[in-house]
Amino acid sequence: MEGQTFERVILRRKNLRIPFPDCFVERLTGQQILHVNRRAKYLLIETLDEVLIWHLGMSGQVRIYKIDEQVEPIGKHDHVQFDLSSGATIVFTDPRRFGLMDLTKPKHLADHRLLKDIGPEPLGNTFSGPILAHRLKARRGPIKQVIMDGKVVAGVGNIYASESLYRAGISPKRSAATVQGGRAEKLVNAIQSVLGAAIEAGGSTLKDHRTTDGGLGYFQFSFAVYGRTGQACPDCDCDISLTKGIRHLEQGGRSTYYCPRKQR
DNA sequence: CTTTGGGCCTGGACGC
DNA sequence: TGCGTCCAGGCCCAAA
Repeated sequence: MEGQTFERVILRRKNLRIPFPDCFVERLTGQQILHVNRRAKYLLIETLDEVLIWHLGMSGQVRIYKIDEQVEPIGKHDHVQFDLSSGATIVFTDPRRFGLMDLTKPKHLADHRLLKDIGPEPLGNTFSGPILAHRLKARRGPIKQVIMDGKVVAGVGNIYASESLYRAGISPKRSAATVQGGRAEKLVNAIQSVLGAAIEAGGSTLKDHRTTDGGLGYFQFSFAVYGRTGQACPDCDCDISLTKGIRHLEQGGRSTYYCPRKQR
């Protein structure tokens, strides 16, 4: 995408999760793409004068049509289209509209309200056991909810929170402040290995997961605990008659799955 | 400052 | 078959 210009920008509605900014089309049209980056779950498309901040939400799909490739008829949930100078077309489809797009000036990017308080990238070199431990020290809430707080660490959503705690052997109910030392170290390793495996597998959440060329996603990433209430935990030969296997509970209105025997 | 709960939104699963 | 109801997700934001 780098080097290409937004030749035409088509908006088919005025908002997704939040309204599109005023003059969205005008501000982007004619801008040349300099860099494409990611921060937390935000895709950042930087041009000379603007940065497009783009979140796919949970049901958002990006479809990239190559030069001369036939663009499919406009669907009900096709909300935005970008025609690039190369002849490629990008279509953003988002049935649930939990996605969002915003624009900011490059020099204001770091101060943008959606980005300014985001914690360290879990796969970057600013994330480690001691750093996580420090961030958890004053937090009384359950560790599951606290690691889903983007200010603590970026981009650990509901499913990967459960999976990470499982790998780390930490109970989701444990007070976050008590996740220190070796436990924090273990949790960092778990988050990194879970995210790494999920990325390698090409994502894992929705069943209609798609690649940008429209192909079906492939889900090699299988959940150890998520959605597996009552099943035996794959790691410890859980005696289901004693532990009832994987358990489900609700924390902050979100589902949590864990093995009470392996996770303490 | 932290924590909690509401809100956004649709499709799919479910029961009648 | 066609309704109504519930649930799932990310994550911001107002209120406590």
